[in-house]
Amino acid sequence: MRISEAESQVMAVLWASAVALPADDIVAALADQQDWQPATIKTLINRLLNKGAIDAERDGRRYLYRPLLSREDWLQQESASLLDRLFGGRVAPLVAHFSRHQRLSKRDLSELRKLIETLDDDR
Amino acid sequence: MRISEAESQVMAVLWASAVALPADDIVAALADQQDWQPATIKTLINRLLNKGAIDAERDGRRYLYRPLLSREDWLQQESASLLDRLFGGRVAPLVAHFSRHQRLSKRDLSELRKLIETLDDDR
DNA sequence: CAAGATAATTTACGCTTGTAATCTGATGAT
DNA sequence: ATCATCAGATTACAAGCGTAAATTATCTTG
Repeated sequence: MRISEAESQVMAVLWASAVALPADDIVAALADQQDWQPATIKTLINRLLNKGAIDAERDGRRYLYRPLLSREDWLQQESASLLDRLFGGRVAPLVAHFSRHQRLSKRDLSELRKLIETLDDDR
Repeated sequence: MRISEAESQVMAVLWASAVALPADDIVAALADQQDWQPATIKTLINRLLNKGAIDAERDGRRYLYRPLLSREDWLQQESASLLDRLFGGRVAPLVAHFSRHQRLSKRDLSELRKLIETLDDDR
């Protein structure tokens, strides 16, 4: 299931919410990020429904929307696709690339060091 | 400059070659990867020309094509975009994600350890 | 119950992409 | 000089996407 860039903004709102949301709340949540007409967001919601990425539950006159596709699964699809297409599926070259381009902060460095230690212990 | 998925296959052939290539060589190089008609590849070449991603130099009856956009720059655009959109621009969470999903091989692990040591020394 | 408000569904439209076929212009052979 | 060949340029066409307006269905209120 392929989610477009614009659609993913709508998913983001849903993922951030513990409960199912009405369209209005989605519109409100996106108001400061995106400069979209409410109609645009309705379109995106409908496309996501057709793709089966979200679910609608009737609530009186309106619907409450809830993600079916999990954020983690989506992250997984997107990032694995990039990893495979651009870095032969290997993480180290990816990190090396970011390192060459100054995208590795001190904070990243220390977190990575910690992560790697943990993994060492495990195996 | 945005390169589409199909277009990037053509770029890959050009990036892999030290010298500028005629369309026929690109077609030949893609023959086993992709099941594309030569006409399709001609279209992609033209779109890349229009986007300014490649350059054509006349050679008698035909042209020799050469990348203008470097592979490194393209990698940079693509991966920085993913990093920013999905991981708040931070590398450590990206790696943690791959780790959770078993995309970190032993080899990655040891390369990462080495890379991090090197960086420690530098700063 | 009729009218107005409101939420959802349908339709719209131009651009990009994947995938080609067709047309045109240059080159080589007769 | 003419014609066939072949590379490149133009055109095609459906699907997906960003962006939204128009239409329809559904409550609410008088």
